[in-house]
Amino acid sequence: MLNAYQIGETLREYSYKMTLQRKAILDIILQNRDKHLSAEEIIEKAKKKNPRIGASTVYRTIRLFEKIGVIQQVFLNDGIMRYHMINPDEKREHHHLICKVCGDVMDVKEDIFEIFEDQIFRKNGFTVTDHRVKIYGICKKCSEEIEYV
Amino acid sequence: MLNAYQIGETLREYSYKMTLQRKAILDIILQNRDKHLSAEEIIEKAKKKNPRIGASTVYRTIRLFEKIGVIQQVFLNDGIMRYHMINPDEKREHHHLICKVCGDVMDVKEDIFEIFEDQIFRKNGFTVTDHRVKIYGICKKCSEEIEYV
DNA sequence: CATGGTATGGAAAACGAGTTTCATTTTCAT
DNA sequence: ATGAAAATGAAACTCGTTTTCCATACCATG
Repeated sequence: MLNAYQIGETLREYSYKMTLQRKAILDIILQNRDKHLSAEEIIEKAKKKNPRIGASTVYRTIRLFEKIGVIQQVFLNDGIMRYHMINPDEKREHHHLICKVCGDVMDVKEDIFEIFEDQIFRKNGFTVTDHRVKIYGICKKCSEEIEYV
Repeated sequence: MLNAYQIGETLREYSYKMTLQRKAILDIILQNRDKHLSAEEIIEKAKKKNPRIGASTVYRTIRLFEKIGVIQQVFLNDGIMRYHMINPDEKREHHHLICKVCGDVMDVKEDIFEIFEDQIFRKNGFTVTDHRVKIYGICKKCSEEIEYV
């Protein structure tokens, strides 16, 4: 997983400047590696660090970090784009467990579905290059809470 | 799979009226059972049938047909909602093969991923209720065309 | 250490898919 | 045929996101 220094280097490679605002947004992203923040959540956290940061700067920086491969979009089908740090070691998309109770999003690291690609090719003549899986249900924490009610 | 008559009956059950506009939109949906139309595409086709049909009516009718279980949303992660007829015989979501060359969307009927739900529960304590799978790649037609170039 | 050109920032306007409002028209049970 | 209720189309409005505008900051040069 990338660290702040490596991301600074990547910016410099592309001749983008490391500004205070970008640093603040980068810190937010790094401090929330395991989360799937929306632009609005990033703006809120950024304004806490520095009230002089504008929403357009946050959106621009999000797109910049997308372009240089630091973060990527995650669609959870609620009309809001979320963002997630890219792990350059992963060759393929990972998948998401989405809790219907608390809304928490967890990653499924292992690609448990890879073995089906051959089956899909044989049945449909469709050559698979990638797949994205969203698994809905109830997370551990929420199902424990439900038990004790 | 539902036919025009059954859908008309369903409308009547809920005391919704069958208007010319709703009939036109219904016909478009029935004539494109195998497609995954966006609202914009439905509006375009509806205007061809009857130029006096308004976009808001199409959006309203789409939501109406969703409510009474005629169509359902399909998210393809491009920010545009698409719609697909519901087959009442299917108990669970089916999945989608999306061709990266021609953009065509095909359904995967069999639920090939069901056996993994237990595995996800054991590993993550996450109780799966549903999952949506999007498989990207190159469809049969497109890969044949590529071969002959 | 000026100079000028490029990059950056924030505010506000624009965008676009989708929704709502409201005055008018259509439907359908009577 | 009639009138209450429902449906319609045009236009206004959301709301997340993007772009524009222009002033300011940066940085490699003369």
